[in-house]
Amino acid sequence: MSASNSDCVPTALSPWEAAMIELFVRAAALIGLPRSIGELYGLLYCAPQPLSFDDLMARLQLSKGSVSQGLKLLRQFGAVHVHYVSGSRKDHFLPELSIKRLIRGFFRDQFNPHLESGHQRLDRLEEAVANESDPVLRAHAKQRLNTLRTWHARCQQLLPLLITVFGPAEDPGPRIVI
Amino acid sequence: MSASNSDCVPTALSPWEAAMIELFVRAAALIGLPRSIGELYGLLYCAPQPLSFDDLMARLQLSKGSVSQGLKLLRQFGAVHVHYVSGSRKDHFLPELSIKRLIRGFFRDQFNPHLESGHQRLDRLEEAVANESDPVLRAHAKQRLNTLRTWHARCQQLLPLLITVFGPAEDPGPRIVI
DNA sequence: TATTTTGTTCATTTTATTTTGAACATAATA
DNA sequence: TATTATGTTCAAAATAAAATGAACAAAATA
Repeated sequence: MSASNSDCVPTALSPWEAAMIELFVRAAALIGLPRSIGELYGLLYCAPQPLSFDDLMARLQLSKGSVSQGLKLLRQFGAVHVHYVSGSRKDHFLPELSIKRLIRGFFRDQFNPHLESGHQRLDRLEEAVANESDPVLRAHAKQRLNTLRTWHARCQQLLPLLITVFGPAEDPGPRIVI
Repeated sequence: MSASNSDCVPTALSPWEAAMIELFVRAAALIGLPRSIGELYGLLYCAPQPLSFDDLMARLQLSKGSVSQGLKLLRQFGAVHVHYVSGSRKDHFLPELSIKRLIRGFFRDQFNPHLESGHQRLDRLEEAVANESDPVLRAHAKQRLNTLRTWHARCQQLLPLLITVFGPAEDPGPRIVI
C-alpha cells in the first residue's frame, strides 16, 4: 500500500473515467438498476487492471454496504468476476466484457423468472375467465386471453433472438494479463 | 348515468379482470412503468367497450391526477387511443391491441432518446479520452470506447429487430364496434 | 354571460427504493 | 488463541418516485 494515498485522499476520477461511468449509470437506470451498480461496473470497465473492494469504495466514494451489495448483484448477473490476485488477501474484480454474456445474465435473472411465473398466471387467469357468467363478456375475455398468450410466447423467443443479434461479431478487446 | 351506481359504490372488478390487470401491472413494472399505468391499460384491455375517464377512476379507485397523467403517458406511447362516443361529452378510451405498435411506441419514447443522446455522449467521451496523458492508459481507454461504440450500434439495431419478431403473425382479434 | 361538466397541472403527501454504517461473521496472521 | 484484515447483513436514514386532490383551465350548455 502506498503511503501517499491514504483513505482520506482517494484518487479522484479522471474526466474520461467520470464520463464513462456516467454513461453506465444511465444505461443502468434504463434497465432499472440503481446508480451504484452503474458506477461499480463503470469503474471496473475503465480500469486496466482488476480493482479491489477498497479501490471501488475509495474512488467511487460509496459505502461498504453499497459496494458489497452492488458487487453481489453484479456477480449474480455474471457482469463482474472475482479475480484472485496473488500476494493479496483482498478479492479483486474484473468486468465481463462479452455483451452476449451480459445480456444473457441479465435476462436469466431479471426477465426469465417473470416469464415463467407468467405462464402460471395465464393458466389461473384462464380459470377465472371460465367463471365469468355473462357469455358475451366471457367470449371477449377469452379472445383477449388468447392474444395475451401469443404475446407471452413471443416474449419467450426474445432472449434467443437477442443472443443472435449481439452474439456473432463480438469485440472482446485484448486480453488483460496481470 | 344509472342512479343505482353512484360514486360511493363503484362496480368492483371481477376476478378475471383483477387477474388480468395484475398481469399488466407486473408487465409495466418490468419495463419500469408505475403501477397505475398498468392498471389503466389493463382495465381498458379487459373492457369490451371504450371506457370514460370516470369509469377508469371509479373502477380502479385511482385519483383524478393519476388517471389524467397515466392516460397522457399512454396516449404518448400510442398505447391508448381517444375514441369519441357520440352523445357523450366525455372522452372515451380504447387500448392499442397491436403489439407491434405498442413496442414501437414504447421504444420511440423511452429508448430512442437515450440512444440518440448516447451518440453525443460517446463523442464527448472520445475527446476526454484523447486528453488522458498516460499513453498506455489512453490506449486502453480507446479500446474500451471502441467496444462501447459497437454495443451502441447493436442497440440501435434492436427496434427493427423487435418489430420483425413481433410483427408478422399478429392476432388483432375481432374488431369491436360500438 | 353564468353555470356546469370535463379534464389538466402541480405542490404536497405517501410510498418505495437506495444508501449508509454499525454490528456481525470469517478467515488469515502473529 | 488473540488480533487484524476483509466482507456481509440488515435496520435505519436519505433519497427518489408515484399518487393524491385542490386549484385551475377550457369548452359546452342553460
